[in-house]
Amino acid sequence: MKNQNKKFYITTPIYYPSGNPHIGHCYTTVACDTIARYKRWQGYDVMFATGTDEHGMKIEESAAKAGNSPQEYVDEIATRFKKLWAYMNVSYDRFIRTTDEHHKSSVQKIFTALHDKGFIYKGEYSGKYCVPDESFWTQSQLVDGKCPECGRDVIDAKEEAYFMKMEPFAKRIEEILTSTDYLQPSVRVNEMVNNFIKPGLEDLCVSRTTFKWGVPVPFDQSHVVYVWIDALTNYITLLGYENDAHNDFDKYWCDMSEGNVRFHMTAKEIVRFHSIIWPAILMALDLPLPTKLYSHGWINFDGKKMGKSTGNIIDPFVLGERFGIDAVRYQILREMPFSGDFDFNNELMLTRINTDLANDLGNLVSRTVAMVIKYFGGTLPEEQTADDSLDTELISMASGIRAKVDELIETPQLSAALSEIFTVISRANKYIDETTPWILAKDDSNKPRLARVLYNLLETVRICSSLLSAFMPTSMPKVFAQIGCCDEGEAVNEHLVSYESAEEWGVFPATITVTKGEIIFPRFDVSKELMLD
RNA sequence: CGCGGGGUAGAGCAGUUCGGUAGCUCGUCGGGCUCAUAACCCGGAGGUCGUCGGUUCAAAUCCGGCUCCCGCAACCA
Repeated sequence: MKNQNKKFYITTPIYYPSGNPHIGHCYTTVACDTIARYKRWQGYDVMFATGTDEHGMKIEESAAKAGNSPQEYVDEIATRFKKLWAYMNVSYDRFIRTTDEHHKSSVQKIFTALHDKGFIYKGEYSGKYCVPDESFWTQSQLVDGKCPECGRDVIDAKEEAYFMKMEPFAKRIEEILTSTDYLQPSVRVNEMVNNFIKPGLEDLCVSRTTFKWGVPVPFDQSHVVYVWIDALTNYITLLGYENDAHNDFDKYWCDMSEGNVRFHMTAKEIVRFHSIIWPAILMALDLPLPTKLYSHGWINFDGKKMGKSTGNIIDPFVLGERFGIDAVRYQILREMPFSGDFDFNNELMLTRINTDLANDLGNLVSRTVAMVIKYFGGTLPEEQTADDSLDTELISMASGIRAKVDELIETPQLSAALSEIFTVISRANKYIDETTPWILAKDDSNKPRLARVLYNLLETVRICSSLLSAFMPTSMPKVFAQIGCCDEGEAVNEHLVSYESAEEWGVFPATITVTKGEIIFPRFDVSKELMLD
């Protein structure tokens, strides 16, 4: 396998568990999962990580409100995230919590190292302060000049804090953003450079004294490490940087061999931290930088931004129960534009499931399998006749699709990749009309031709479903079982659905045997479903 | 003049880098087929590409003005 020794490290952000997980968390995580699965399929040595960012004042407050200790509170929410990923069939390799002991000790070592190198110094943080809430706010956070939390007056106040120097890294960061394709899509580059780098990077406040729920600064216990150095460093502490819990840091982060990838995916609101602050921290530590940062847009619901205040947060468990896990995965991946936001609602979701999954893909599998059974008792005969004038286009599309998907996964344009695969599926449906198997079946002398037509359909479905299994890992094995990819018993024959076989035509034996199975993607009655809302 | 994205058929979007018959999905209308999950295939109708002006033989695409919508705006994940 040609990719065997290449390393592919991919991360979601670590999520802030101040509330329950929602569809936005799913979006990032499912996209990463799809890429991770595809890369494993290609033969890469993949490390796929996710986790939760569990410190900070908000957690302290939420816990107090719930009548729990912060630790009890985050334990419960972290469990919910894990449950959701299990439910969504997310294949992460490692889950980090910033309350993990090994992470906390690494953070302290990193903080000390940056201090020793002279990049962290003690200074004063000044801002607008709400006395009753004991909170600092920035000018832009204020609502009508008052505290956004309680609406009371704020005062100018100062507190002692540690700062990290940013200026030494500004030039190199700008260089990376503007002259490489590190940050995608490129619209984000403009935002970062115009808004933050050009006006001059300010030093970063990296400690707090206004709350306790965090990692203590080792040499000054009245301070806790603020979010940046605590949260962003998860990407290396979970590999074992400055701790003994793991020992993959050299392998996934420091091996500079050609073709190795260190890939962060985030939503757009945290691009700044990943494109400026995170590289600065790594530069200060003299460590390699990530090779790729991709930031996607947001899911809006019925045209409105999703949020607690609008009360339109989408619960992925509810969606999954109603439509099926893979349908949810398919919907968000199919609608994901390369840049920009997209809209979500039940009607769009139902339409998408019906047309793509039920009508085009599911029905193609169903009618193909049904014909093999009806005309040949389930097993195709050895004797088959090709007809180039009718077969060539389908065969070339199907055997060329893997190359297109490979390319689109790199960028990553998952939506476009799905769109390409479904173009082939549509072509197969059309092929059935062109070849009219039901007419061929009327005359025994046409049996060899009929067999070849059905064989071509099975091959097309094999290739498409192999490619789709990174996107819909629960449903595609069901397709494999029906079209004859499973050996006696239930195990999938890995050769038939391998990466290599996905660009080869004629991998199935001529005398392939199919098995009728359940309907994989049921059709929904849209108007009936919408009345339930 | 803070920064950025967007305004293309009833709906949702692509196309704008490197100007040259306006494309896709859904919906709608008509036809075909009967292997299939009332699915599939073909065809039609429907757009002065936000607006005004400029450059050009030619502009959705380049330039300028205006207008409407939406994000971000530094310690908020």
